[in-house]
Amino acid sequence: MADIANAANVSVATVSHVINGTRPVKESTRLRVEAALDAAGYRRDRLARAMRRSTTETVGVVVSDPTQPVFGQMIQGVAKEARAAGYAMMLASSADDGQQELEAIKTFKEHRVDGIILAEVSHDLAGFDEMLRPDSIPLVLLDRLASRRLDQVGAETVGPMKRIVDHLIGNGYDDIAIVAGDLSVPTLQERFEGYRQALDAADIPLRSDRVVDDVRTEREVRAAMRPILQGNERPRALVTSSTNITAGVLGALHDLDMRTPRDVALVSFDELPYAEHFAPRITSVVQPAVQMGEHAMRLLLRRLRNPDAQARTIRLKPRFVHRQSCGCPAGAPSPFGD
Amino acid sequence: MADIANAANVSVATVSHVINGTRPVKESTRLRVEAALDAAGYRRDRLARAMRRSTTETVGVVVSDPTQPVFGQMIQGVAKEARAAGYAMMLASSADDGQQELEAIKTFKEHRVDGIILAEVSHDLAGFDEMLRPDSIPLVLLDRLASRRLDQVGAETVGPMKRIVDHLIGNGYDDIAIVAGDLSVPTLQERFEGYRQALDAADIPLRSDRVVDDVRTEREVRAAMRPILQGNERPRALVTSSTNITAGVLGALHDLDMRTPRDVALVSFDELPYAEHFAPRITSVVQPAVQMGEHAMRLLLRRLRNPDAQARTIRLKPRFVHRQSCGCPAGAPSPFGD
DNA sequence: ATGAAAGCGCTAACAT
DNA sequence: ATGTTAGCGCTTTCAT
Repeated sequence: MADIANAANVSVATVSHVINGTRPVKESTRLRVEAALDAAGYRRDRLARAMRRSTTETVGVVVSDPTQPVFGQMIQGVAKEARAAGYAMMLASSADDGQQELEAIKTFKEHRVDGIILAEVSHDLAGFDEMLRPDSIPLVLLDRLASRRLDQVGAETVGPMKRIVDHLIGNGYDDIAIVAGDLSVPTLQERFEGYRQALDAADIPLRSDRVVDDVRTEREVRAAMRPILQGNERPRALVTSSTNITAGVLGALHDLDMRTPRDVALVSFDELPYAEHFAPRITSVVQPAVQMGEHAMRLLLRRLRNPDAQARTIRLKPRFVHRQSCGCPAGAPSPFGD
Repeated sequence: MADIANAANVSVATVSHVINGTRPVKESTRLRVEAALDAAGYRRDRLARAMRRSTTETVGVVVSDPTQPVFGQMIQGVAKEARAAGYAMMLASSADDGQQELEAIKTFKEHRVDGIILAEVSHDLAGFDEMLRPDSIPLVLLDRLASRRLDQVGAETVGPMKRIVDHLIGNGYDDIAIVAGDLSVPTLQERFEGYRQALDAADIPLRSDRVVDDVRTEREVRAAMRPILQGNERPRALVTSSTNITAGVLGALHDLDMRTPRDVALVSFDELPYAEHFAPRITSVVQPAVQMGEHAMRLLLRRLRNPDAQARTIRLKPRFVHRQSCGCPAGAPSPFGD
């Protein structure tokens, strides 16, 4: 920058002001400086700027597993809005491990990111409180939400889950099991809650042998489902609470040489990629993951501009995609009324 | 840091050296400094350090579409190795647009990343040469490779593609079409080359009406395939060059109410996620995307440590997953000899 | 309208 | 073994 100043016969201050438009500069000198800038192929140094301004225009994003399409979509959404606002994005993967998540946050802080988006907080919140202290960095939660007042964006869960169970009940199913996954995860807990409410509203008793919980991996789901699906006592319909769970159920069906909806109906919360093209064609609730990412970034920008804004929780509506696996007639009304 | 120095009755230099272990410090003072560090909850400022050291310990990664599982996997691999080496990762998405890609690179440079990984360079290389000037930043290409000498890691393409076509030929197919996509993309060109070589070796003439090229999107593939698949003149087998292409073909099959392998056999280069669980069960060549990401990061680290190292090109072997869509008997020998 | 200079938080060369 | 200090590249206050 000193070189530029020299070449244009001005001070570094003027060069800086030309670059940033931070104070009026006489047309002629501005042109001279711009020419020098061009000639030298000048590129600003964001580090040095950040040192002075103490804002890096960088956000940190931590996701639990970038391999899963839904996270890819969230990342995509964040990236898009970040770019639009001139922000760079740092990414870390936590492998759904609270320890790694905290470490990622610390690293981000060392790099002085302006804010952090946690796309799927580990639900084991040890050390989490510390991150939330007001003196701490702006934070937005994505997907897995906390109960306290925070900036966060997720998808509606209870209502949609209730409605797809309603949908099954309305189409004559009365023995519906839920493959709920790990109920200590808030999101999954909420989905279970929707299931419970639907049964409740229809006066169907909740049977504990129709709730498959405490299964965390696709493999565990697959193993757990086999005994449940064999024999005549099996449920007539299944709702699954996440992509991995659905995959596990499909594995079990395969193992038993069973078909959906012929042998058991199936509705999945979350969609498997390219679901359109494959059999079974699974009726699904689809989360608007890209938009969720966009909203998260916008929420963060808002907070950066106005640190004292009220914390906001955004819940986006998922889409209902009616396919064949629920075994309902094609003309059956959408449970989402759309 | 000045506060720490005060509290421990030493100079900032000593504090710095305790933190970095850059010079011997008397046990007792070290302990005193460490205590002060702890008490103050000191966190180093990587920006300031980067200013001095002129290395940020940050790498920039640009992918064309984080939404696609294969990129998620590469990102995962890079993230893992980066973390292990104490590097942070910046991510940008280029939407397969050369312009955006260049902009992402520029932004990364402004942030002074130590190196850049380009996970799928846009093949329109305008302005690309500029990025490659020796005075420029260390660069590693991922997936789409360049012909010149550069650090880059990809998967083998020609050989594996040749072998899966061999596999089809060996099992009695002699009319095999390739859905090759956009042949100006080097990777896709290579896959086509493998197809060509296989036909050549078997003395099967290459027919231009058996090469579907110049299709870029899933939708275009779907539309282009319909006329080809109708009627008795249709090919007996299809090889597809990428995930999106495979998806397009599946769409066309669906439109025509056709099945694979019953109506036409299919082998896909690249695998659709959760392919295990769905019908049709597509015989596929699977790229080790996570490892590719890991290797890319390691190559970059090597270059950073030794700027004068010879450029290295790494080609990883894909896996062959034999399923039903190729219509070959289950016991047919693996074309990859494994 | 422009310039001089301090300083952001560190590291490292040079002293002692 | 430890301390002093210049300076990384910029922004911005205070002068002129």
